[in-house]
Amino acid sequence: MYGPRNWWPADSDFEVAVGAILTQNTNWQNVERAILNLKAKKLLSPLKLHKLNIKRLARLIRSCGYYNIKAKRLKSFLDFLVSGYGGKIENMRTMPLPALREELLDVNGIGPETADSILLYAIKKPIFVVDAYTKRILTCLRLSTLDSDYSEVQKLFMDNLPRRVKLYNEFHALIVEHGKSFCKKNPKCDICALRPIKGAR
DNA sequence: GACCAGGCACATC
DNA sequence: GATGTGCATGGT
Repeated sequence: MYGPRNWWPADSDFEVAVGAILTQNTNWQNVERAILNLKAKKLLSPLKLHKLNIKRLARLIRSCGYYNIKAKRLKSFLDFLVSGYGGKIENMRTMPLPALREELLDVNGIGPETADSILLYAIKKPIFVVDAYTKRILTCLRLSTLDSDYSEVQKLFMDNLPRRVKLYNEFHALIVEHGKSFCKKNPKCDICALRPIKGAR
């Protein structure tokens, strides 16, 4: 119905990681403006962003909301990337998935969804990304409940689908597309009508 | 003017 | 361990 999504919309793996942090609880359009700002100033590189003053970074990403907190989170990630991996996403690929995931989760501002988005879409590791749309759709389909947590939902996918990067990439992208265009405000669905997305855990 | 968007950390009980 | 709250913009 939707066709291949060709995710993640970005020019580089580093841009994927930046986008993953900036899009936390935020409309993608607003994130795009922020990323365009960084590109226009030729600052969208690990070393340049790492050196950038945090106040200036916050101003540049203003459009995506929560800009003070996101500037700080971006900085935490950049510290991690530069000090641990020489500022290169590529250097993370040799790490085993579980250990790398733990490292990412230890970075302030990176939770399960952001970590998994970076792992799948930037580092190309076979991990399933769970987001608010995923939880809502599974709840609609009565495949999970509103109170199921992140790892439970993730396990449901990973125990039932072959662990392939390409498949997980497309699957999650399609869930987001479906969530945006159909599931949202579907008046026939009592789950959607209840708008559980905010409170979903 | 209200509601919403591809979360997360932290405070409090 | 569970629940509540702050963070903030731009579109509908």
